[in-house]
Amino acid sequence: MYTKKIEEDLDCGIRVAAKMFGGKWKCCILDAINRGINRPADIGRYITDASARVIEMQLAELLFFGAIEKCAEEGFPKRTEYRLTSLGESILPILEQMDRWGLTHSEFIKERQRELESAEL
Amino acid sequence: MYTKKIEEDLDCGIRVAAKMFGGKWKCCILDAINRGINRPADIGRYITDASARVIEMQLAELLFFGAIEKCAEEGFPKRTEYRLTSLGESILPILEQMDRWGLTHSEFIKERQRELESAEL
DNA sequence: ACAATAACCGAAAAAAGATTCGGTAAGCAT
DNA sequence: ATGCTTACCGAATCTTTTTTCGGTTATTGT
Repeated sequence: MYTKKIEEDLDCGIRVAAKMFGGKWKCCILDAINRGINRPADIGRYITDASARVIEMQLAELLFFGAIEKCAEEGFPKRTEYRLTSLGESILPILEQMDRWGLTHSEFIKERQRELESAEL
Repeated sequence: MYTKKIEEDLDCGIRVAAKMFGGKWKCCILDAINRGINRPADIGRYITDASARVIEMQLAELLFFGAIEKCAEEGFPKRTEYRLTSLGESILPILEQMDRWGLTHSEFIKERQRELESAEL
């Protein structure tokens, strides 16, 4: 896992939260696991826009920081399952709230985005 | 304002929310304005870790996407004040929730972070 | 005249983050 | 034996974001 050159201020709660679930796909991964999609390959099929590699990396971080836990059976075909820890579950209400806010205002934001894109051509 | 090469999916609420207040300092800026610190130079003095430039840029984005509004008096010394719109105010509860989550778990996350850093030396 | 300040912008450079690609190991089916 | 899948990792590359730096404009205080 990459170490930053510029130190991060973990006394700010928002920064701590961003560290845990701020990656591009971490929210989606937490959502997928919450829905019972808990094997890496299945998560990859669920989140089609993300590469397998980034899912692996973000799973590793979520695991390291304790949002999910890993249940790997040795043997074959190497069944690995991830599930939310109680810490991971405590994030879900925030994700729901963010998702609700975003869906409520998505049309407005999309409209502004279109304006931006047409201005920059 | 930079235009992305990889298209972003604004049908996902979380992605929309991240677009609005996902930047490194946007949450802090919204918090500052909410506390009545509403002139660029004052925000810069309040958020000492951020460069003046990034505050300008993120103010411009927050303005463009309608979270804040600008009240500039021409004349001098060019008094510009930003204040939250109702859209901007609607973000505050989410910021509070994230901040609370982060502060609740900051010791745990910091401890994991320390472990990571000592392992990587 | 000259320094100081406020707001703001462009562009280069650095840092952080995501993606692509090629590889490992292990077992199953053909 | 060959190809398939699952899980995972390293490294190069590309994209995105942030920072740094050097400007502009206009006004006030000395």
